[in-house]
Amino acid sequence: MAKIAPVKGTRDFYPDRMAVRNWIIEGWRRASRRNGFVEYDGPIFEYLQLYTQKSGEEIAGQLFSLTDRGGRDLAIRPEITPTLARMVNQQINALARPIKWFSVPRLCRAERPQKGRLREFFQWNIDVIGEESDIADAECIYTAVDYLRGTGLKAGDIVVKISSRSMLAALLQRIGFKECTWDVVYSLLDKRPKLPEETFSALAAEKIPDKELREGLFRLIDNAVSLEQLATVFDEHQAVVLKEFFQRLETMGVSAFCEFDINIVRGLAYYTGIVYEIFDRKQPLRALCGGGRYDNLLEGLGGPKVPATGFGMGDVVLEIMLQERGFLKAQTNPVDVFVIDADAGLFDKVLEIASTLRAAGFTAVFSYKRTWLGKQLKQASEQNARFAVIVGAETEGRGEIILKDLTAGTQQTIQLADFLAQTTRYLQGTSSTD
RNA sequence: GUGGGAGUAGCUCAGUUGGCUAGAGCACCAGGUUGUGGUCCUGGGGGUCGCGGGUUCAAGUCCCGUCUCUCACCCCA
Repeated sequence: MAKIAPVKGTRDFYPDRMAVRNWIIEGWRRASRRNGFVEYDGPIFEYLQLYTQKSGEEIAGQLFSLTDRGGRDLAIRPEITPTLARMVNQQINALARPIKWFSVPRLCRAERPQKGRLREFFQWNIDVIGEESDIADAECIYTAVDYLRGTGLKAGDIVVKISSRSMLAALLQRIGFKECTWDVVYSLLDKRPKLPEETFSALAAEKIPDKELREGLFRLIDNAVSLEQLATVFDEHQAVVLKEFFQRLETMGVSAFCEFDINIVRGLAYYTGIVYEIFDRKQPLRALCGGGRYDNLLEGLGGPKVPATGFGMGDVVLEIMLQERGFLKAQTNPVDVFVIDADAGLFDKVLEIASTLRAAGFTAVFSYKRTWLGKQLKQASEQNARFAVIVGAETEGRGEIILKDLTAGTQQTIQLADFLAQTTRYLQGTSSTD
């Protein structure tokens, strides 16, 4: 029989890697909840049209799509925002605002895998729907930093690069760009940090044939190193608005993580206001997180015009980043007590004790093989058990057991009845897993 | 879709100008050990050398093809 390989771009989560995945996702959930977001989820596949309607037909080539037995064109979700928009649109008049929702969907994209990008991954999404103030944008950025800071990453490790499409649009209009050319400029600027100076100039000349316009754009970029300069040199109101946004981030205590960068525009057409991406300051990895305001998306999917903002953060780049810095703290489910029979005929006692401990919420295990004491203790060590309970002929007659602390190496002989009546006291410091 | 790199044990890899029955470390299993674990010692299982063809007395090694993985480009929700 031929062995079947795992599908390209997928991962097998053996217990140690599953522990990492759970640790990351639990961290996302905790950060979401303490910032006031509630969890939702949707189906893992949708009508193909939900994606093509938003992003155009060419997106279909990057989706895993299928036709079901009823002839319906479906696709495995490559992102959850369309699902979110669909769900919100469906109940828009019944949902109290602001809608602060989060999700950790499993997503699939039929792209070629490379470092930091796979065909199946998890992505933390948080969104605020129904609030047009940039307080909502600030809160999303704060929540992202809140999580990342909690993993141990410092302001010297990561940076949230922030810009504003509404500001950029105002500036482009001011220097003479017609609205229909903005998308071209957006995608051009998006490429600028990734290309060498000369290549970028050549590309710019191709995309913007008008020399005067092009030089105007370069002057703008050169002056865009700081918001102060934009506010003074161009006297742009939107720059002042963005400055106030940064002021808000400072009040929230995350400004050390945040920088203005006019090159951040995001690839997608639907962003309308604040846009941002989070990067590793030291490694040229792809973005760890990207988001922004999308005030027209719900309307574009057949709903009413409702303002919205949010971000997505993938698990793949995040894990690489945390791994490199030694910040991954995941561990498999720890064993509280390993119950051992030191003499023949006492296994029933082991089963009784383990069952009682389990009923009390502790993780209790025992050896499947009736073997000598040393062997069982070795097994207890291998499983990183914190305590061993030893039932032996010597003490069993007096109703006693030996409780051994495997970390300290100490042990005490105690009454079994006492132990079972006061497990929490005897096993203090051990996490109950209920 | 385009280009580079790599495929030898579960993992990381060694394998000389082609030359005996293909190796190491880690991991796994067992023993050392009939009342005390982590260290240590001994032994064991596990390989179609990615696959197919060719050259040769002889191929893990050389040649051709092919598949897979990986890194980068394109794209990036």
